[in-house]
Amino acid sequence: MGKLERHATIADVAALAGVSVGTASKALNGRGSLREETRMRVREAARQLSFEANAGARSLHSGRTYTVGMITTDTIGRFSIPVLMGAEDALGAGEMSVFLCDGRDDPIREQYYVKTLLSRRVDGMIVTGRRTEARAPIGANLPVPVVYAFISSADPGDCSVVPDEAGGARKAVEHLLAVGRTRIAHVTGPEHHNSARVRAAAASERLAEDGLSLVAPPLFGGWSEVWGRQAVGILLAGRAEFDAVFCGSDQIARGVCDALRAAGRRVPQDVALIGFDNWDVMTEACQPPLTSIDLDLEGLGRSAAEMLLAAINGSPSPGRHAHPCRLVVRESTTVPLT
Amino acid sequence: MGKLERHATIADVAALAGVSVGTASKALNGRGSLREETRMRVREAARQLSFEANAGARSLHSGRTYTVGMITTDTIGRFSIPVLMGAEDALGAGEMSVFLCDGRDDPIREQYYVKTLLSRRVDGMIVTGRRTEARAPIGANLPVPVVYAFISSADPGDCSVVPDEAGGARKAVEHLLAVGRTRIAHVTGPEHHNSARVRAAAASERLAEDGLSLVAPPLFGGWSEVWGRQAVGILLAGRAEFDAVFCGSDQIARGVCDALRAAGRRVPQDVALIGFDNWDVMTEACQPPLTSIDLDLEGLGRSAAEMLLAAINGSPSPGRHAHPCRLVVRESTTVPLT
DNA sequence: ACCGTGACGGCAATCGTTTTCCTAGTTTCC
DNA sequence: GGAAACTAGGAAAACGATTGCCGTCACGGT
Repeated sequence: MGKLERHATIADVAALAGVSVGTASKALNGRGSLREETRMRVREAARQLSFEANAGARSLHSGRTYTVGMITTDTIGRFSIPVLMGAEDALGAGEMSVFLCDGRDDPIREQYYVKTLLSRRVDGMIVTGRRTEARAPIGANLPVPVVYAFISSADPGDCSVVPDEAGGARKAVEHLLAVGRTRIAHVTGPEHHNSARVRAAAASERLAEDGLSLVAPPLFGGWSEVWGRQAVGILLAGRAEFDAVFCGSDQIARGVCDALRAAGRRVPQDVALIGFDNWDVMTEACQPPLTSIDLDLEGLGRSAAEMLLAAINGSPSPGRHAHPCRLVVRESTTVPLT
Repeated sequence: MGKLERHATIADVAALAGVSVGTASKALNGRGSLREETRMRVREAARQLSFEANAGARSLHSGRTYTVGMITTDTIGRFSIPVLMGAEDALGAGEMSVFLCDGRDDPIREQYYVKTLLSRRVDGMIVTGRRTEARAPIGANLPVPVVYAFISSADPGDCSVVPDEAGGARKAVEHLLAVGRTRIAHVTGPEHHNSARVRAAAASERLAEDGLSLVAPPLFGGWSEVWGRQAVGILLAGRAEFDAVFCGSDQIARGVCDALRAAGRRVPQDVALIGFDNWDVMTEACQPPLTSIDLDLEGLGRSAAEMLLAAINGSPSPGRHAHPCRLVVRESTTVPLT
């Protein structure tokens, strides 16, 4: 029970099977030429001692550790998680293990992690974070490939996989146009936030292609429900009529939705509403359920991991790769048929 | 730039410094007796080659890898994240790196991870998951210590750190009593869910100690806002008067809050409202901000990591350890002074 | 001059595996 | 019957770092 048995070594296995260590190794790895009977005897011995080859010793020889490091530069949050999970999944399928490092917005800590990972001889690294903005590369001249996921590296030669936020915003606008809305307002996060600016610009641009424009300049604020509710006050006080609101996040949309209902405007009959992020907690609790843009973060993480694996195997994909977003339609933009 | 330099070995350093590898090692680790000048020369060579000792080779010798595995048995979610982060933080401070493994509710996958981690010779493992229920041990007779965090092991001899949900529920009730409410209703998650049962039972028990009881049997349903809204319908349709609702989660509380307002009941004047989990997204967006019980998951993770470190160093803490919850008071239970 | 004593560093074993090379046997074939 | 050709498995050299043990100086005391 509490007894913690020592780890068996291949020497133990060899002794039990009555062969040399070299032979034991060959038997277990299917190398060399051995009698089938010997092979079985070694396997049986290994099973009996529940032998697992020491990965460290093995990689000492092979030069590969089948290990990668994942660093989040700022604290791990709602956005980094799916990215990490997608990457972990894709890497696990490739028999690679993942070191998790939470940088917590501290450059010192970050550099410490890079050093540690290098000393552990990871085969590669994935860097992610909480916002899509470009950031300084995590190190120069690193001896292993690095892929940036969700965030991107300021060095255009580095490999970054980022969500196609502009494309997502365009899809949102296109959907509103498709359901017959033309007087569209935009409520989003703080203007200093890259995502807010990119999404707002793409929305305006897409409208312009149809000879339209937002009914009012984008309302920049915070990413919260509270701001969404406040923004509705501003919109209603303004003299511009609107029949749709495109929100920079689902939380904002949720706030907008509640405030519109409180003000007697029906969603979607009077005002169609679309969010961004497709966060189930918000889209499902919203009344009515919220149409939104899904960044497919898990797919993005998976894709980043695949690029890393390719780079490790000698085929890097330098540059910035945009990962497409997906429109998910729910009742907040579609008038019920009844 | 793209040039990936090979990793320098201690032999390279020794050669550049003009000493033997043994001497180089001693110089870098402060062992042996060397002239200060030699030491400096070696250090300089190491710096120049940006040498980092190969952790795998080193642990081959020391028998320790300074590495632990973290396995989530079900998918990583809102509850496991803070636990993982707390643990990662505590372990990082102890110079240990963390392998992340997402079991995704698949026992096969889980066993595969255990095998992998053992082959990587982790010094210990932390097992976590999405629900607090006890689960079958992840393995019998493992050669390294294991600590269960948030979830617990069915084997009482294993070390588990779990939130004191019953204590949290008692604190919630005590707070409601303290603000003068006595006719308390309880709306919570599905009855088959361990947390729902434990919290409901503890609430009833605490009331009984004051000779009180819930105004109606606990309403078991789901963990969602939608259920919270429905539950208010049920409560209002029943003939029992109530001046407070203790909810099994913040999402439920949020739903209850919205529905109460829609029905013309004021929070907290007519009905005091308290949630569970202290999830900022919900507590802040709620109108008014929600009083809640914080499980202190990050602290729990940290504590689990510390127990693991202790166990690795030979002082295990077998058994089930309850981690205290914390009451966080906001406006949903405190009538404004004005 | 000789011996004892530190101070400094080199040598080699060790950790656990893989892999190359090599040596006995055993066949096979002329 | 003897050489060539296999076959099965052992011995030992890596891989990168640490560490205990020794050898070699220089120096001082008698």
